Amino acid sequence: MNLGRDDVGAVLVALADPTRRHLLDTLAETGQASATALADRLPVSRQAVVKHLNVLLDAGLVSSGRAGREVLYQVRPEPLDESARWMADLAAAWDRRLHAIKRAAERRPM
Amino acid sequence: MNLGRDDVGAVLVALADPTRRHLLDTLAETGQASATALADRLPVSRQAVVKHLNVLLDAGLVSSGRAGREVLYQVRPEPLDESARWMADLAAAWDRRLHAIKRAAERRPM
DNA sequence: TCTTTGTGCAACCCTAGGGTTGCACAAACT
DNA sequence: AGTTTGTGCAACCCTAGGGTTGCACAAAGA
Repeated sequence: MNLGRDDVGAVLVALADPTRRHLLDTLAETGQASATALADRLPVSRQAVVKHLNVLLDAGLVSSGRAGREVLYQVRPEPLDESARWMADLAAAWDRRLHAIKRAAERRPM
Repeated sequence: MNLGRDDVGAVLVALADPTRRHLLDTLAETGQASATALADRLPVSRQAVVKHLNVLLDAGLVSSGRAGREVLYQVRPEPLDESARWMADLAAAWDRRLHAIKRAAERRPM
């Protein structure tokens, strides 16, 4: 069931792959699905799906739980808006920096 | 001077690499720097830095401009909070989906 | 002019990782 | 019992891409 493995880096790596994003989309719309079920809806093999799910698992973007003989996966939003915050903060920091530089340049115009 | 190449995918790929994030950090704090200058402050060769800068360029995360014989790079926040918004929206969508499913399950308890 | 110093281009090395197939095992179903 | 169906494990292929070195060329500086 592994709980939130934070770390923005892992999330970025996980989301960088298009197949993985596609996988997340279909998983989000089905709400709950096994690896084989997901493989049916994607243009890749089950094993490929499993590998991707593992990457997503330790980025905390999905959680897994057993139901009988099958393993069901589910999407987890938390690390996503944690990363969103991280990005927004970074963007803000860059903004401040750039404005500071611009002001300095205007004060001493070459 | 290439302007905003939006596309979230490119941004994610660009940010997925740790060296690239490090590069962006140092570039943000120096405000303005050439590839060689950046290479001095990183544990990699200039050519490696150049390659990374190109990736960042077509993600729109940096802009470049010539000053005499050297090319100066600069950080660009826009695509960053565009991506931040994208992530936040996605997280919100997932949230809605999960709650909808939960409600449905409570209405019809197995 | 000669010498530095920053770019650009190209070839190359090597691992990470996205993809596959095959098989063994366990849980359901008949 | 025997048969299906979903997982797990392992070996394997192959390209993308992160890293390097070497060299040619142009722009500053001496």
